[in-house]
Amino acid sequence: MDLEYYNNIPAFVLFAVADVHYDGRASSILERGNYLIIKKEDGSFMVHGACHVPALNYMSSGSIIHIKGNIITVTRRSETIRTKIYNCYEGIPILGWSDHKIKIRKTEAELTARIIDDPETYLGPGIYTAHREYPTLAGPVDLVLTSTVIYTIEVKRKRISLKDSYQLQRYLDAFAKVALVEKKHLNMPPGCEIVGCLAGPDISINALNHCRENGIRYLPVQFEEEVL
Amino acid sequence: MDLEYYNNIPAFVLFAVADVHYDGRASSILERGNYLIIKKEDGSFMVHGACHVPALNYMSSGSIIHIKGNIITVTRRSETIRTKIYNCYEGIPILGWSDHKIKIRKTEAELTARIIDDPETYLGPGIYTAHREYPTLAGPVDLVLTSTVIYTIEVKRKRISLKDSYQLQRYLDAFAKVALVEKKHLNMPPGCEIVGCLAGPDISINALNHCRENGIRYLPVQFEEEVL
DNA sequence: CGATGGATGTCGTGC
DNA sequence: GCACGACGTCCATCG
Repeated sequence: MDLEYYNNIPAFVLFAVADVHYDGRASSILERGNYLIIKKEDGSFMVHGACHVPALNYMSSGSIIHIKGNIITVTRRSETIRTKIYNCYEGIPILGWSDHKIKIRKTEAELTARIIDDPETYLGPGIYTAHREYPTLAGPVDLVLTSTVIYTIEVKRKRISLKDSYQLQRYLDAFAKVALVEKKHLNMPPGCEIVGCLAGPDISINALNHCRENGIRYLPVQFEEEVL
Repeated sequence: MDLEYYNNIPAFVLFAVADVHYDGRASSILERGNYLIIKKEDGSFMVHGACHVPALNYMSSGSIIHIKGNIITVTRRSETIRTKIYNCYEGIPILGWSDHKIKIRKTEAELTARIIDDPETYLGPGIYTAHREYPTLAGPVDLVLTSTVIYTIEVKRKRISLKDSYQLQRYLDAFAKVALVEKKHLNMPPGCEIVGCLAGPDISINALNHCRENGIRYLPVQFEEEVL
C-alpha cells in the first residue's frame, strides 16, 4: 500500500480502515473502523461513517493535505486532522469532477422579491421604496420599505419562530437607537412611524403572540406555486 | 451498465455522469456533470460536487432509495430527489462500513459542567442548586442556579454574540411572565432577584454592551486545557 | 480578519 | 409530529 502516491492526485476517494484525531475549535477522536475518506481538489477533506448525511470529520476548502507513510495530515489555520490508515480496501482517483453550482428555488430571496414586486398586496395602497439588506448596528434587515411609514421587514422561508421575532426585535432596537439618523438617511420625516413586520409562509403560535404583544405585523407570503 | 444491480447493495459509491432534480422544501436542479454519489445503509443519500464539504443534493436517513433503469429515485415524506445516471465511471459497493460515534470535547455541555462543579468561582460565595436545561415557554435555559437569587445562565462554546444576548432575553421575558410560578417551583421567595447571565470563553463588543445596558452578567468560562 | 445570517441546514431531544 | 437548540455547523457577503 503506497498511500503517498495520492499526494499527487488532486481528488480521491478511499474506503479504508482508519482512525481519526481532530484538534482545533474542538477536539475529537474517531475510533478505528472502516470509513469513506474523501479529498476534493479545493482542499476540502471528509471522513464519512456508515450513517447520516454530514461527515464525521471534515475540513473546509483551502486545507493543506499531506500524506506521509500511512498518515494523512490535514491542516487549516489552527486546526488539524490526523487520519491514520491501517488498510485500504478501495482507492480511486477522481478526475473530471464537475464544479457546477446548484440552481435553487423557494429561497428567502424569492419571497423578498415577491414583496418588493407588489408591496401593496402585503402592506396596502401606497407608493413604496425598497431597500434590501438594509444595514443596522445589529446586522442587516432583509427589507426596509418606506411609504408614509417605515416598514422594517424580516423575511423567512420557513415557519416563523419566536427566535425570528427576537431577530427582528434586535434590528428594531438598533434602529431605534439612531432613529433620527436612519430616518434622515431614508428621506423620511423625524416623526414618522416605524413598523416591524415578519413575513413568511407560516408563523408559530408563540411568535404570533409576540407580534400581538409588541405591535409587530405578520405578513403572509407564499411561494409562487403554492398560490396556484 | 446495470445500475439496478445496486438495488440490492445496502451502501455504495458511484462516480458518474448525472443530473439531479430535487423537489420538496425547496426545488433545485443540478446540471449534467460528473459527481460522486453516495448511498448509505441508513437510507441517507448524497450527491457531491468537486468543491466544499456539504453535498449539493442530499436526503436524510430513512429515505426510500430505488433504482429503475438509469434513474435513482430517493423519497422521504414529501421530498424527492431524482438522479439520472448517463454513465458510470466507477461503482463500488461498500461493505462493513463502521457506525462508530465520534468522541468530542470542548462542547457547550462541558462548559456548563464546569460552572456547576464550581459555581462560587463564577458567581461568588454561596450555596447553589443547579438545574440544567430548565424549561421555559420560550425554550430551555442551559442552566439555572439558585442561591439567594436566581441566575438564569445561557452558555456558549464560542464567542458570545448579540444574537446570544437576545436568546437569553427571550428566556428572561418568558420567565418574567410567570415569575411567581417559577420562583415557587424553584423554592425561592416571591421577591427574590432574577439575574441573567451569559457564560462563555469570549464575548463580542456588541453583546457586552447589551449586557451592560440590560443588567446581564458576563461570566468568563474557559475550557479546561485553555487554562493551563 | 471578524461579524452576521441563510440553509432543502442536519441531528438529537423532549413534548 | 412539532418545537427548539447545538453544531468543530458550512458558506457567502460585507466592512
